[in-house]
Amino acid sequence: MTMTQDTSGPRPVPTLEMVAALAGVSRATVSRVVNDSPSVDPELAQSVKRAILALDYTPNRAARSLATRRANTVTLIVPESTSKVFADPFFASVVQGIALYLTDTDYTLNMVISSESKPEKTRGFLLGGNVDGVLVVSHHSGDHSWTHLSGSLPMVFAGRPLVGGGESYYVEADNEQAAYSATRLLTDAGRKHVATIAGPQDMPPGLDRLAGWRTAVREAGLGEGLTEIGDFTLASGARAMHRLLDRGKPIDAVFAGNDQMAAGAYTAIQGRGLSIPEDIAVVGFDDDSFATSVTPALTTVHHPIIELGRKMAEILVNLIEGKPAERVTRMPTSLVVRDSA
Amino acid sequence: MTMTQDTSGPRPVPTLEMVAALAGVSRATVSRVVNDSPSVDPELAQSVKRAILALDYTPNRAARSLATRRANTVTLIVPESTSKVFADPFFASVVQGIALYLTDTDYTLNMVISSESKPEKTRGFLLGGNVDGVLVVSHHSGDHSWTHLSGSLPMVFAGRPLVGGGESYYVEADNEQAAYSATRLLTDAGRKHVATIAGPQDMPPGLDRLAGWRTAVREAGLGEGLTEIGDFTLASGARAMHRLLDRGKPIDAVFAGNDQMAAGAYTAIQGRGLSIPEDIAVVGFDDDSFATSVTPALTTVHHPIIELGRKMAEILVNLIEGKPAERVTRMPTSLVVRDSA
DNA sequence: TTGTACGCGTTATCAA
DNA sequence: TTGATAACGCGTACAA
Repeated sequence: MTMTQDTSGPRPVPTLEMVAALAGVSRATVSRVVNDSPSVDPELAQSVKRAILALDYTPNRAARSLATRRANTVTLIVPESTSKVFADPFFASVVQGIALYLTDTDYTLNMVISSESKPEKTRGFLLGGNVDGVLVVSHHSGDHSWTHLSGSLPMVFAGRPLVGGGESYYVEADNEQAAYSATRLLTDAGRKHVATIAGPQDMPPGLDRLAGWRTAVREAGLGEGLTEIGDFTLASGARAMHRLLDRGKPIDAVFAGNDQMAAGAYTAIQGRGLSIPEDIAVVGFDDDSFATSVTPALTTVHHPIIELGRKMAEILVNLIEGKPAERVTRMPTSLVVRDSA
Repeated sequence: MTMTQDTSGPRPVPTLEMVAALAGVSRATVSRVVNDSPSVDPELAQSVKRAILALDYTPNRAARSLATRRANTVTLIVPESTSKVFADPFFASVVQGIALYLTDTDYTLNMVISSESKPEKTRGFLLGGNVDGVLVVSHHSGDHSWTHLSGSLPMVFAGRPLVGGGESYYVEADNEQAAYSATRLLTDAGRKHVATIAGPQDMPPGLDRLAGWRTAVREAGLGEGLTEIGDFTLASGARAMHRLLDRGKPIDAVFAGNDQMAAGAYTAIQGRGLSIPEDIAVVGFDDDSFATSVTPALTTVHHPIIELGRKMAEILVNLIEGKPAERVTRMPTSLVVRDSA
C-alpha cells in the first residue's frame, strides 16, 4: 500500500496576491477578473482564471467587506420569546425559501435570536455595519418590534403587521381571498351550515381567514354561521369542534384556520361517529404534512410558504441594491381538493 | 406639535478611531478596552467605556476578522437533497439549540444550503477562511458527506454517521438505551406481547431504537417479538400497526420508533375498536407535540433536541478554540409516563 | 501602562 | 487596458 505522505501541513489559504504572482500580473488585475470588470484583456483574464483555479482561490469575505463597506450579509431575526416559531412548520419553510434564494446571490444568510433581555446587543450588531439587510420572521406575525430600524437598514417582514405597517415591507399569503375561495368550495357544493374554527384573533392570518370565511358565508345567504376560536394547534382544533357540535345546531361543513386544527376537528367529528365528508365536510389551510396523513385526505388551501420566503429574500436584495420593490406583496394561493370536501 | 427635524442623515457608523478621539487616547488603548485586556488603567478604561456608550460604538466584524485572521463565524450546512429536513421538527429544534448557545458567544451563525450540484461553491466558501467551524445537520443523519473537510476545519455532526464515524465529532441521543428503558416500562408492567414499529433501517436512530427494544424483549424472555418497519411518518405508523394486527398473533403493547408513528398506530388501534392502553399499551419516542395532542396522552421518551443542538455548538466552539472535546457525546434521555402505557 | 506603526486581503483611485 | 498605491477598521508586536 502506497501512502502519499502529506508533510505540508494545512495549506495556507491562497490570497489574491498569490494569484497575481502566479499569473504574472498585478493584484489590481486579478481583482478586476474576480469581479469580472469589462476592461480587462481577454487573454490576461484567461491566464488569471487558470491561476485562480490552480490555487483554488476564494476571495476573503472580510477583506472584501472592509474595502467595499458592504457586508454581503443578510440577517434573519428570530425574536426569542417567540422562539417557539421553531416548532412552527411555517418558520422552517420560510427559512428554507430564504436560504434557497440567497444561495444564488452573493449574500450570506446569518441568523440571530434576539433576546428581549438585551436588544442592544442585536441592535449594535445590525447597525454596526455588519449587515446589509434584515429579515424578520416572528411567530405572532404581527410583531414588528424591529420596525424602527427600517429607517436605517433595509428590512422585510414575513406577514402583515398587526398595526401600522404602512411603513414596512412585508410578504404574506392572500389569506382572506384564499379563505373565501375555500369556503366557496363548500357553499357551492350545496352545504348549508358552514361553520369555522378560526385562528387567534390577534394574529393577522387568524383575522383574515375568518374574514374570508365570513364574506363567503354571507354571500351564500347562510346567515352569520357558527364560529369558534382556536390557537392553530391540533388540540385546540379538537376542542373547538366539540364546542361547535355541542351547540346543538346543524353543521354540515367546517372551514378550519389551518390544517392542524382541521386534523383536530377530524378527531372530534370521527370520535362522535360522524363521517367526513358525508356528514360534515372539512377544509383546512396551509397544505402541510397533516393534509395527506389524515383520513380522508384533507382538502385545503395550498400556502406557498417556501415561495414566500424566497420572495422576502428577493425583495430585500432589491432594496439593498437600490432597486424598486413593492411594500406589500401577497402570494397567490391555490385550492387543493382531496377527499374531505 | 414640536418636530425634532433630523437633517443629519444616516449617522456614519462610529469607528474605533472616533472613540479614541472622544476619549482622548490612542486607538490601541480603545482596542484593549474593547477586548478587555488586563493591562489598562481602570480610570482610562472607564472614560473609554463612556465614549463607547456615547457613540454607540460596535466593532466592525470585517476589520476585526481581517486583523485577527478568524471569522468568528460558525456555519450550519444543510444538504440540499435533504432540505426536507426543514419540515422535520428535529431540525428546527437543533437549530434553535445551536442559535441559543451561540448567542452567548462571539460567534455568529450562518446557514448554507449546499447544493449537491455544485459543492465546490460551498467548499470554497468554507475553506476560504470565512468560517471557523462547521455544523452539519442532515436528514439522514448517516449522511456525513462532508466528513472529508474535518481535517481542515472543525466540524460537528448531529447524529451518528451510518458508516465510519471514527473520525468525526458528533452528538446524538442515547437511542438504544432509551429504547431499552421504554420497552422495559412495558415488560415490567407485565405486558407479554410487546411489538415494535421501527424506523428506517438505514438511519442510525431507526437501527438503535430497534436494537434497544430487542434486548429488552429478549431479556424479559418474551421471544423475538413482532417487528414492522415504518419511515417515521404518521401514515407509515398506521400502516405498520395494521400489518402487525393482521398477523393474527396476540399483541398487548407496542413501542414505536417515534411519536408520529405512535400517533399513526393510535388511529389503527382505535380504528379497530381496541382501546389504549387497556388492550394495547403504546410508547413512543421524541416527546414532540404529538405526544400531548393525542388521546390518551402518549407515554414517550423525551428527546432533548434543543440541548443536543446546544451541545453541538458548545463542542464546536471548544474545538475551534483548541480546547479538548469528546468525539461522541450521547445526550441523556428520560421517560415521560403519561396515559398510554 | 500607553502609544506608534505595520499588516490583514481587497477594492478603488489615479497615473501611466 | 494595466499597475502602483492609498484606503477600509482593527489587532498587536514593539518601543517608549
